[in-house]
Amino acid sequence: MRTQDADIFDDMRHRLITGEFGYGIKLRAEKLRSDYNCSASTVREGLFRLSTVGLVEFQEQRGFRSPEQSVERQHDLTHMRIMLESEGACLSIRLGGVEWESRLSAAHHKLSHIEMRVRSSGDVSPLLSLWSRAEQEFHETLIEASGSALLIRTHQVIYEQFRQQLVSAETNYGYFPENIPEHQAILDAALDRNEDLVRKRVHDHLARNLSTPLPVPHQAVAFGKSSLM
Amino acid sequence: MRTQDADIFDDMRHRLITGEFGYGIKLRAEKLRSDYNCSASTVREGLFRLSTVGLVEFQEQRGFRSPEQSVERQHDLTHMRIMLESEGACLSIRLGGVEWESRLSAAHHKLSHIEMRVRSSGDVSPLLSLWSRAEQEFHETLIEASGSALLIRTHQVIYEQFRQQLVSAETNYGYFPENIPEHQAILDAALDRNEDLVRKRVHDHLARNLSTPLPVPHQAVAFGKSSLM
DNA sequence: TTTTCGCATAATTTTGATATTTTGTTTGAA
DNA sequence: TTCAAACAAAATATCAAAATTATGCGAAAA
Repeated sequence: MRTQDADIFDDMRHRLITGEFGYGIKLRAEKLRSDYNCSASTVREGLFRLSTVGLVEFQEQRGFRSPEQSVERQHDLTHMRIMLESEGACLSIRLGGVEWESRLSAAHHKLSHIEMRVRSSGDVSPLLSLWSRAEQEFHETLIEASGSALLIRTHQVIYEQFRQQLVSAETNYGYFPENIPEHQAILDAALDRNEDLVRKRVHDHLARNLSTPLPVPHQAVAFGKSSLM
Repeated sequence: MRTQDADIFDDMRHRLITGEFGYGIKLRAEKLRSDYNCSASTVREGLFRLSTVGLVEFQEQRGFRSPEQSVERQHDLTHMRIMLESEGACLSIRLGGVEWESRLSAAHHKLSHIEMRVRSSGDVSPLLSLWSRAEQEFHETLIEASGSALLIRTHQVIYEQFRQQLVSAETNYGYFPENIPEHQAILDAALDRNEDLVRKRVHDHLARNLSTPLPVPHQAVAFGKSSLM
């Protein structure tokens, strides 16, 4: 049987990635206790494990909080993704066989299908969790054959923090219509085993997140100073 | 005042990096309890935090253990270092000002001084902790001005795991005489602001760890099967 | 008015005990 | 002898409460 702590970890991760808690919010073990019907120490352990992957921040004697939303952080996460995915994709091209190619094709096909549906409806939200999973799977498959467990693990951690940063209606949950041709372009370059081109296309695909500044949170622009200051 | 847990974290990290526990060894909270004169849960928390940075491995309901020593892991860690340090150094060259150059010079000077002393005595061990710290500081300063907190943090985590892997007399604790000209070459290229050359020299410096296989542990080759099997 | 100090309150850290799960050993049947 | 089930021992996971530490508020001093 699974440990309770693992379930708490998974559920809270989901809540964090979907932005349920908001940004820079204190996460009190005592408060969350009732959600899971367990003791505060068990929640605390789960929070520790989440801080492992950067989804919550831990400060000594000041407890846990969800990370702040900031342009700097978003850019930093984007740079890391560009580096990890470029490098990983090139290694996959060198080391991956035909099975990798077919897994990548499959992942792209699934993603592409969902993105077509989104395009015709013009709204991501109803398909958000499906699209999210498919996007993550495509990008993870891209670096899957790199042969580096550390690179894969590091990417996973960075990807989830990235996702956590831009989950909000203002950013359209990270979805852009331009994704469709861009994902296709990455796939083509990878199947062509053209390393330089893959690097460039991965960069171009992610670079959008370097130019678009985040929207200012609502409460801060409403009427002068925020009451939270 | 600091929390007890933070002290335990620091002390155990030191013991892990210096290889005091050995490789693939179970770390029982109950056993370590007496070392720190606290409760088992406090040790457990410290172990959780160490698993955060990859210095101990955690398996559900099977507790904690120090990582195994393996060629694959060593190579993987080396690849990560090459990627992170190359990228970080290039960004530092682009973004770092004259203060960065001087900090890098200073770090190299300190390191160089220690390495000279090691060369004349022919033995690292008496200066090991000094050399260790200086080497780490030089490599960290190299990427310090990259402007990416995540890159710096990730590098620190990888560097410590790397160090943990090769702490043993057989590998001479990661010390090689060739380090002296190599560190100098990296410094020169960085001060010349020659990105391609820095990339190449960082790579050459670390690539040694890709060709040298680890020594087979003693007990396993002594007389047939190990009694631990 | 502004700053500093002390106090009450709230939150975090630590503990030791209990419940649950894994691991090792023995026993009994094939 | 070999295998598997049952038992015993050890380790991990969870809990609730005590001890420690931070935080916010009001009063006194500057």
